Amino acid sequence: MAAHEPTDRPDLAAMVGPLARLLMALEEPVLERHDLTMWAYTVLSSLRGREVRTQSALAEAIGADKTRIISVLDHLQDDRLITRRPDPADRRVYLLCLTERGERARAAAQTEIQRHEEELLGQLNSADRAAFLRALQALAAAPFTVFAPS
Amino acid sequence: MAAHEPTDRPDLAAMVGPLARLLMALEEPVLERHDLTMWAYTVLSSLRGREVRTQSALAEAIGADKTRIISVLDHLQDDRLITRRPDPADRRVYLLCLTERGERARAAAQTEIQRHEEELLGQLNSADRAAFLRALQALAAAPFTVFAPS
DNA sequence: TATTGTTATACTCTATAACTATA
DNA sequence: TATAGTTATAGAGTATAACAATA
Repeated sequence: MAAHEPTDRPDLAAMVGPLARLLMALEEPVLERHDLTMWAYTVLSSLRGREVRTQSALAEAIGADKTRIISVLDHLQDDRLITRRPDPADRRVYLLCLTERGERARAAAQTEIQRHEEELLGQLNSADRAAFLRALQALAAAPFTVFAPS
Repeated sequence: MAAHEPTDRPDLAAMVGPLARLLMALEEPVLERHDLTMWAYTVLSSLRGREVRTQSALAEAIGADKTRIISVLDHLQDDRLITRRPDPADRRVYLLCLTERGERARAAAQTEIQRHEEELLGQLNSADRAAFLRALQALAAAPFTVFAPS
């Protein structure tokens, strides 16, 4: 049977890992100019267009520990980029929301980031580019579908 | 002009990053069964079919600090998976080579890793799959072409 | 003087455990 | 008793600086 023969390609991780590092290296100087850390930008992106009900839920959504984002939220709140409103129905939880100022900051950073990314994607012909983005969106969703926590 | 309008897609980093983490999480248990660390496997993969002349060159090739791989090489040598032969022409440098045993270990781990990866790629239709791999190989090479150190 | 490999050290990032306040 | 948020601490991973040997 020919199934599961070793294929003749580099491991996915050997390609995706370095690519991820490159993308982060491209983001870093942009975010620095916008006074945002990587985690802060990730939080802003995750809050785009929706309210999140607990910090734990937000942490899980972005693949972080709940203790790790606390100081991030503190700073974002100090900078008036997000609001942390206590839930009247359960005073243990915070309702997390982007401010208008926060959405502007997020959008400004994203525009610049995607400009760099477009430069990278420019290497690809338009068919491969479309297929790449389509495949990436499917695979990036995998952690939460294929390998959902039991 | 319509150039550089904000596109309507998630940031590449927001998709590639989590995907990289997923792939590493898939590799981890496999490598553990084969008594390999992630860095050890990366070294074996980098030495596949070629001799590398210095540890610094190897470190750079895999995006690691030269001090970081020393203990990795120590263990690989202890396990007889690689050889570190002093270069007769320059006694400061080590010639790094996979042993047969090392190549077998690498191949065995890779077969299993790619089996898991194939499962993931199974979500894609064959055209997208081919385009995805093609695009990934082009973009993963970018760090060393587009953004070469000056 | 520059480079290879090495060691020791310091630093950053992250996870763990323990606490409070609410439910 | 369980959960949300917080804090403090410990651990892993990583980079920096200094060293010996060789060129």
